[in-house]
Amino acid sequence: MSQQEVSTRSRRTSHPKSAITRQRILDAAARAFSLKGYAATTINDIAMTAEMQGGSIYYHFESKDDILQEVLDVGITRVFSAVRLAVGSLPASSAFSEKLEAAVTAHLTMLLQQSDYTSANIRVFEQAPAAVKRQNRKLRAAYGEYWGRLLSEGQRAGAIRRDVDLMVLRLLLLGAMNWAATWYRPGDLAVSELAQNVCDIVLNGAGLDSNHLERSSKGRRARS
Amino acid sequence: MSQQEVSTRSRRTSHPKSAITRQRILDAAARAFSLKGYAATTINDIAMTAEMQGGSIYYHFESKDDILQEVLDVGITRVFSAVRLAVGSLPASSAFSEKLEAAVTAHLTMLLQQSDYTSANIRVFEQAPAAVKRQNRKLRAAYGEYWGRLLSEGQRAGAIRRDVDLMVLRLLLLGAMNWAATWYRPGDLAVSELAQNVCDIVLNGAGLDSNHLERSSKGRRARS
DNA sequence: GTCTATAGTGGGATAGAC
DNA sequence: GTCTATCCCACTATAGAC
Repeated sequence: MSQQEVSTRSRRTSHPKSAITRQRILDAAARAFSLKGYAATTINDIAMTAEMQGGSIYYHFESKDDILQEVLDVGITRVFSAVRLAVGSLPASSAFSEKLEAAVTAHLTMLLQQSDYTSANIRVFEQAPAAVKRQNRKLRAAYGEYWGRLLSEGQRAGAIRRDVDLMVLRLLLLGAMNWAATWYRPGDLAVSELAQNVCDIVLNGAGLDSNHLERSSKGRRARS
Repeated sequence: MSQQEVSTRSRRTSHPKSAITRQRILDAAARAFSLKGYAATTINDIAMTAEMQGGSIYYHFESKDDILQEVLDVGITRVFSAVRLAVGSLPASSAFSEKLEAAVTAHLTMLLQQSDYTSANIRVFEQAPAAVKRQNRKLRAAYGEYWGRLLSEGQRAGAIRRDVDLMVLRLLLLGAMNWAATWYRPGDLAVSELAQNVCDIVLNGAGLDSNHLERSSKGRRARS
């Protein structure tokens, strides 16, 4: 199913000329939010990068919150599309491990090197006003559900142990990835390598095989 | 070794009476920062919770940044102490998996339910002014190195595969845990259960044992 | 040590010329 | 559609009484 771009759902996109300027503003905002956080970014910061005066912004957007809303929404839309595309491009018969690696690589690529919108989303979502968060949360939920289905398929296909809580697995995986926005600096390590490492650890574990034997013993020996 | 509390290293702790008020202010600030973020928290918010007027804060602290600095620093000091204590309380001969679970449980406990300081740290560190971050980063580095040593010991003891990149493992683990500050709500799932799940996945992997066979084959079969 | 009052400022948003 | 000028408010921080 062709997912329609969220794109410009604003009040005033009639004129094609202003659409370009709008984009410049959003690009500038996404970058600035991602680098400095929401509150620390001023309208004038955005305007300067977009090569205009502060007041001019308000021809295109109603408020700073409005800009934030759109940046955050595009941020999720972009990762979501990239991940769906990466996974969808694989042969349907592919092993789960390959699908997972494709998804993880796509997510990390958008977050860490391709999309200021996505990294802005991950970095400033928590700082956003309640109303803005509320709307963005819908997109986040849909994206989260996509991951849920991916993992669930993997489990049904026998690639994930039946006793693993998929909710926890998903949050652990997305958490590990998203936190990379905090520490990753290009040059440390290629994104694709990071993705491989993450998938390896999550699927195979960092421990030796012998550890597996202990795992189903729920009742730990009481500390005497 | 008894690690001395960082406690009050401020200019004006001579009088025992004001030390209590200072604490009230810090507690209020930690909670507010953790809930609303740094910029969105006003001096008056803090003052109200601490049951005083905004202006009075400045008898105890030089600036808002000053309060933030102390909150952030205490935040790391607290998790660090808790984790060190939890691991240190185990018999030295304990299995690595037990040490890991103790450490993970302690970290998550402080972050998710015991310390507003720790959760404030994780949530607002990125929003802090450069100077504040710079100082706090020293504590974070020491804490990170502690985890590095813990994992490194585990690897030397044979509990972690030799081909696992410990740097990545550490960041994945701390990332997964810290991100929980974003989604965890008490009642969803007990912290200790979450900790067990995380350790299980990270050590044993979410996949089936058969996956292990594939893992050292770097050259994936080319998709035909 | 805490209060009230206020100085000072930064920055979001609007008005109106061009 | 962009500019300049400015309004206006929120908030940090200070001053001085008590």
